[in-house]
Amino acid sequence: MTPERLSEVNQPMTEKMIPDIVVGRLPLYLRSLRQMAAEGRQVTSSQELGERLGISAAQIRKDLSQFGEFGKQGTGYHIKFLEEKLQEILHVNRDWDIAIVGAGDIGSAVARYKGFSHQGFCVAMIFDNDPKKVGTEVGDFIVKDAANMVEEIRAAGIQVAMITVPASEAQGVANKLVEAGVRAILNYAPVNLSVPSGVRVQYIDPVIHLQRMTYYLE
Amino acid sequence: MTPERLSEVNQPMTEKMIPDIVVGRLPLYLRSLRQMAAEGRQVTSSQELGERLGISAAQIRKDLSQFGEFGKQGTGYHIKFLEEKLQEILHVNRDWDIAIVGAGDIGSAVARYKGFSHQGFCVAMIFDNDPKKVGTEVGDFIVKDAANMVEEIRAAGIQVAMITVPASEAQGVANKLVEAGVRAILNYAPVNLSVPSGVRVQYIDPVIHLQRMTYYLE
DNA sequence: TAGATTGTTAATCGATTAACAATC
DNA sequence: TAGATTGTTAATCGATTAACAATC
Repeated sequence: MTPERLSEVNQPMTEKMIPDIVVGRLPLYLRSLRQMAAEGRQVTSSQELGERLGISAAQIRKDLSQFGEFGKQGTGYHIKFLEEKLQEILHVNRDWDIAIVGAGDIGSAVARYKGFSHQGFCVAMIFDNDPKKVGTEVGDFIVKDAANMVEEIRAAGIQVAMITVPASEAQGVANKLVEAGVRAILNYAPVNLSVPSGVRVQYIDPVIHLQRMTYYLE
Repeated sequence: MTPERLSEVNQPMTEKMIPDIVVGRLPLYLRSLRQMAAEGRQVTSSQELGERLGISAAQIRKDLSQFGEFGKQGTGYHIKFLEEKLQEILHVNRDWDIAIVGAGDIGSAVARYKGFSHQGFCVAMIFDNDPKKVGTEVGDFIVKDAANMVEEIRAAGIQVAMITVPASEAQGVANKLVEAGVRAILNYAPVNLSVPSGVRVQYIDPVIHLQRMTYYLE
């Protein structure tokens, strides 16, 4: 084994593997910190944050400690500072352009949604394959023809997309998005998508959420 | 201790406590079974179901075994039969009326969504507090005045609601819904809600889902 | 200083997986 | 029968919690 090879092997892993379940809680911490900042607060504690979110203080400290030391003993966490650190960790200290595919009710509502700004996202374009919709206005956008989707998304370097088409078309759209270089898909269609490893998918399906609750009703 | 009291204590728990994480997977199983049925399939296995969902076959069998024995050795599961059983377990072998609060873009899109029927849900009414919206049409509904929300929801016996108002108003709406007898809330507003125990809340916030994915992007 | 709260370790708890007898 | 797949048990794995020294 050459010295070079050896040193490669001995190199510490560039990033410690963080459990997905921990990553999943960080956006909730970030959102609560934003709310506190909006209330004019300067400092918080793992206990207070935990109470707001229904999460134990120990878990919050453990989660944060995976990424560094952000607090002060006896004092807690400086809200603005922790907010910035979480933004860096989640890579939302920049804006990600988003392509929306499907200009129906849901797609249009999301395209007009004001909640993305200052959260790391910016809707950049919306597509549909219905000739009656292509060219029409949706919020600040003109609906583009889905036929040119792959080239346009690739040319714009867009890596984040939302699928708001009927279930039957969702997998086909996902395939095109992957082809176009998209690596994160938020899927509003009620189907599981199959994508290559390296591409992330998250699902929003109100029926699934509702059925999780009716189990507890009579 | 009286005999009555004793027998109460000795009574077996009417229902074995099922972990919430297991309940959360059942709607996914149900959705996949529906898709298979729509493809004309009769029978499936824990292995096939697992492959579709990215869940291990062992876990699916374990989850289902919490509720009974629904399969046959050597054969697998009869799709229609298991579908019906899951519907019973999740209490979606009936339709739950839903009240939507907030007739903005998201609320209107959800009110027009066709995906609830035959899944256990039926949108019954939509409210807003904006005089310009009250009385207007949204899908098949006339927007009702939020001022009468508590009485109308209570009178209709509605137990399931969706919140699609701005974040600043969501907690206030939640309080009213609880007052009206609602026990399951799907919240589209980007805030954590505080509700009495016995009331279930699920959250849909695209920003949270997106931030869970950007962590893995560069 | 006294009080508060962090970051971290070890203990606990719970969820997932592997394996296999039962049996269709 | 031989092959397949269930339901279930025990083993493994991972996540949460409790506790506390460090220290602001």
